[in-house]
Amino acid sequence: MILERTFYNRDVVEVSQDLLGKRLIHLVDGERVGGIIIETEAYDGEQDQACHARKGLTKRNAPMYGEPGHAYIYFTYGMHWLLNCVTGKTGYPAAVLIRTLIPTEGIAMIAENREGIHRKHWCDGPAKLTRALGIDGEQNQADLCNSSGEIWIEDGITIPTSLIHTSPRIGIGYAAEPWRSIPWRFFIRDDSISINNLIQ
DNA sequence: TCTTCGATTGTCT
DNA sequence: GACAATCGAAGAA
Repeated sequence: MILERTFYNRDVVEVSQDLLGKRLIHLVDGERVGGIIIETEAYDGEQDQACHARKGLTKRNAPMYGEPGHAYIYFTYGMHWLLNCVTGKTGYPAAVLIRTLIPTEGIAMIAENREGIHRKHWCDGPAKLTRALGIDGEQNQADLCNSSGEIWIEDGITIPTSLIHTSPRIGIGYAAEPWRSIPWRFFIRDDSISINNLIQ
């Protein structure tokens, strides 16, 4: 079941937590490539000093101001693509950064895209997973709620609340408080045996 | 036009 | 733990 737009049209922090355990799928030549999301971060509006929208609407962050349920994919450090899901009502800039997932489908293609890298590190970073799944600027602004699209998020596994951890967001040391320390990173320890059992 | 720097990663010490 | 890679967006001039 592909997540509907109503799922995304909510507070970004709630969506960020609820995306844990969901399944991200990229259709490549008709083949499903993806996995279970186990780490996310929430970026909430122009007041959030760690959010790309902190200085208002720009050409790059425009997708964040658009309709919820679309992809916001941007290029950074001259080489990395990062995937976000736009949330909240149209016109309000908020999005969830997908940071880590456990590969479950299209393993052969992922292995090829991450050749030479140990399996444990195929998708354990926001730029690593886009590389692994073959996601780049081509999918920017794609509608994640379109059943005939090439990228979407669907139901996955149920995550016990007790397994969800939080921390400040990564790589935003430039942001002023309270934004730098607010615990809007949500994750499940990938060494959790429980999780591996749930996937099988 | 010029300068700065990043929601990172991989490699080397 | 430190740091280079690599380039386009954003802001200043």
